[in-house]
Amino acid sequence: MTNSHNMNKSHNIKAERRDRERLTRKEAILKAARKVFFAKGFMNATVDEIADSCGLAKGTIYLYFKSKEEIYVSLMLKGLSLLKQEMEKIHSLRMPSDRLVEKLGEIYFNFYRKNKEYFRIIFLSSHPDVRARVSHELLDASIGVGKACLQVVSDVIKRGIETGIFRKVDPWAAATILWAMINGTIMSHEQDPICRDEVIGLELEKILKEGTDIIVNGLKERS
Amino acid sequence: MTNSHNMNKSHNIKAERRDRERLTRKEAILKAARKVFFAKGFMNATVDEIADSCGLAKGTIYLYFKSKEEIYVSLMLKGLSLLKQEMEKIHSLRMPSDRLVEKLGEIYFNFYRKNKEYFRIIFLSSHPDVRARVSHELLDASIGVGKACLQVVSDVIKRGIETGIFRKVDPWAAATILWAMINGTIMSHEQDPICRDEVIGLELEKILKEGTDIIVNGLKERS
Amino acid sequence: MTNSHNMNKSHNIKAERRDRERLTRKEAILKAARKVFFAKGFMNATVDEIADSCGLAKGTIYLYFKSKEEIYVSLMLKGLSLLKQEMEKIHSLRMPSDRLVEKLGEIYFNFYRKNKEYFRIIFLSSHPDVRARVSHELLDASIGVGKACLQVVSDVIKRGIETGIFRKVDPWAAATILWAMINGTIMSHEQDPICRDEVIGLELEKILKEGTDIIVNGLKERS
Amino acid sequence: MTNSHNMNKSHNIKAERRDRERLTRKEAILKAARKVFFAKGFMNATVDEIADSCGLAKGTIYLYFKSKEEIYVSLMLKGLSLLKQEMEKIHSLRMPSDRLVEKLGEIYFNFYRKNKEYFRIIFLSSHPDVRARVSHELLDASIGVGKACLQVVSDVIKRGIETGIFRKVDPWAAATILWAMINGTIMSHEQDPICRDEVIGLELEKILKEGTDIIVNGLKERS
DNA sequence: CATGAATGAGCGTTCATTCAT
DNA sequence: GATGAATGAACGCTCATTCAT
Repeated sequence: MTNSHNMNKSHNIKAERRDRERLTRKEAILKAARKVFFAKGFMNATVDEIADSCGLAKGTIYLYFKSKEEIYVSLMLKGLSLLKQEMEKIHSLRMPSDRLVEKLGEIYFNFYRKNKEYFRIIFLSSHPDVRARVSHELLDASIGVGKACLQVVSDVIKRGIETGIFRKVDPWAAATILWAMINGTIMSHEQDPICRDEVIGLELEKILKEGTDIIVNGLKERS
Repeated sequence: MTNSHNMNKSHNIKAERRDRERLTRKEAILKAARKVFFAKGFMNATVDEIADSCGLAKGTIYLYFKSKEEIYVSLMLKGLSLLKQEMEKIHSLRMPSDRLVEKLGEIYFNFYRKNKEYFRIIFLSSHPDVRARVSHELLDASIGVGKACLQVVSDVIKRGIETGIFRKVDPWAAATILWAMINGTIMSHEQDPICRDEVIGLELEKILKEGTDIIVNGLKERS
Repeated sequence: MTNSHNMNKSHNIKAERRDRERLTRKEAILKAARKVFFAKGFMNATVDEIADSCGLAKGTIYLYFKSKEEIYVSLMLKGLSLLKQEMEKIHSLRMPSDRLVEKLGEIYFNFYRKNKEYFRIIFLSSHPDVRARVSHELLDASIGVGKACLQVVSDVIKRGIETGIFRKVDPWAAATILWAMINGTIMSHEQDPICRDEVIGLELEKILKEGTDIIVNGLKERS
Repeated sequence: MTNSHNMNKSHNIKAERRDRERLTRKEAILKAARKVFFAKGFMNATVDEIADSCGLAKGTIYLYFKSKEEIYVSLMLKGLSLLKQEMEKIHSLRMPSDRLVEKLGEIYFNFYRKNKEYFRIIFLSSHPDVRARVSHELLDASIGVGKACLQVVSDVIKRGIETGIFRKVDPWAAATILWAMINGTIMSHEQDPICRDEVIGLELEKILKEGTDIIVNGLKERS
């Protein structure tokens, strides 16, 4: 065993460790950022607060993220990735497609309930002012994950068409519509949940169930 | 005829005129604000620019609006009121309810096409960061108009249920769902229209038509 | 006399007053800036300190000057303008040209003695890093005044050539050389006055006198 | 032969080698710094860039230099030493003193042409802001080299006085003046070379020649 | 009512320097 | 000796809002 071999080895170990620590640190920052952004909103949150919240100096934050916006979108990316993961579990289920679509709605709702913080972030991070200050890689990544989510929905619908459960609609269009309905419903609920519940007298879950039901029904062939 | 009578009279006239002028001025500011907000977005627009754009001093703006956010939400209110007006035209149409729902979708889409500026405003102004800095009256007013729009949809669906065209669903829930689908679709299109068109290969109008169709279909009784 | 006439009049008065106050305020800022810049140097001075030093808020400073650099160069411009003024007094003197050149040296030295603060500023403000952040107008103005100073020297030398006191040299080149000698001498003295006086055993005034004398002598025709 | 003897010996060898390596490393840093400082200027250059540019870690730089300013002044010292070396070649020339003075001007100009990078550094590093952050030893060293340069000029002039070519002036003062003229001319040319050439219509070399000529002429006895 | 100069807290960001490894 | 992650004070600058005129 030569010296250089030793050094390479130790270098690899070091590099590995460094990378691991870097990732851990990034995670820690994102965790703190999530808390701050949710408590204060994007506009009112400050990088100072995020730094304080994870016990780091402000300058350190900028070693890991280029800007406040980049933190925000990274957070969205993480949230969306989690959602994607949850959604992809659908592939392992053996059910008729109409049940699967309903299941997707349930997955989305459960995810929303457990990760409410992410939602406001997901909605605002598509704002041009935010996107303008984010690197292309990050932007592309976030678009990619968004597409992947829609793909899951689209696949389920496609399968439904193939098995004759659904009419011959464009699966992408139908997926977009279902996705839009769910997003729109949650968003409108986020805007004014008290008012919604008061006026409508229905909670979000029931409305989403109803909405999924209507769309599933609407996708079926009139007999 | 007493002096005070005269004064009262003149006071009334004056007060009326003052109110009228106040309203005109507010309109002028909103017109300028719309231009500036649309060109620059909410975050990058400055009150200075709005003031310049309508030939007033910055301080004067604050005589008519409490804050930048209040201007923004007022603008949304105006947009939403216009939409409400358009939607209420549905009442004068004599068609079966399923056609009416489709018509509502068309009205919405046409309004969107002619008033794209308002939409971005409508979407952002529902963000908590913005709403937090707006007076209750204005907030209530905007919620009121929102409700009125939804009411129109709800009425149409209700009538559809009564005439046996639609299943016995909760009309408010169904209205919310339709509304959410349309809003969500437009919003996702606004976020990344190029990507959407590329990936999905369908333009907004077709998707909205398809979406309305699916929901209308879904509202109907399985036979 | 019409109403509009009155308004025009009052507008003029207002505008005049505003302009006058604006100028006064600018002067006040420059006065404070001079003190701060001299005490701390350009690099270590902060706009905050300048603001404190003249009892204004930091933001106010930026209403009058675009940047720290612009303040600095404005200060230089003022200093150079004062010097120009002093130098132009030479025109009213009736003396032979060789005496006038010596007189110019004296004027420069006296100005330096009374306005030492300006000199460091004049020297550093020609640094590219500083100039890069200054508006073209200001830069042009400062170049213009610099040229005007040199013009005075050049005129005196030209006259000396015409009256046969000096050889037929290029007056601009000679002026540049005289100017460079004086500037270079003062600058080297500024760098390390103690060392200079110790090592050389001569004070600045004597050296400048000697320098002017040598150059005047050198401009004369060998006989 | 004792063990301690061995150790001393090896210690000496080690120490020598260490010193040699230390010097080499310092040189490498200065080489990289020169490139960075010239490309970006003192203010905009960062220690990070210097470190990257010579393949060292930022912290390592601080093992060799106390501060960014110390690097800068070390660089100036190196430049000035080169100039000194060039100037001292004058001693081996057999020419009348007036020719020698002209020769010194030529040497200076040629050095400037080949080492423009150093000049900006030399000029800025004489600024109090920079000098304030530099150790006494380094400052003294730089003053020493500066003095040595001036000594060469002074010697030449002294010899000219002794041989009757020049008048009985103070040789140090005359040297300072010549030096100042050359420095001042180059500096003013560096500041705004385009403007200079346009306005004056003469290039630097001609002006420097003329300047040296005037001063040489001025040092001579009127006959 | 209208003005616009002044405010000043707060912003995102930088980078020379330190220090644990 | 070498590293480079972490620091954190300080930076220049912005702009919604106020208030004396």
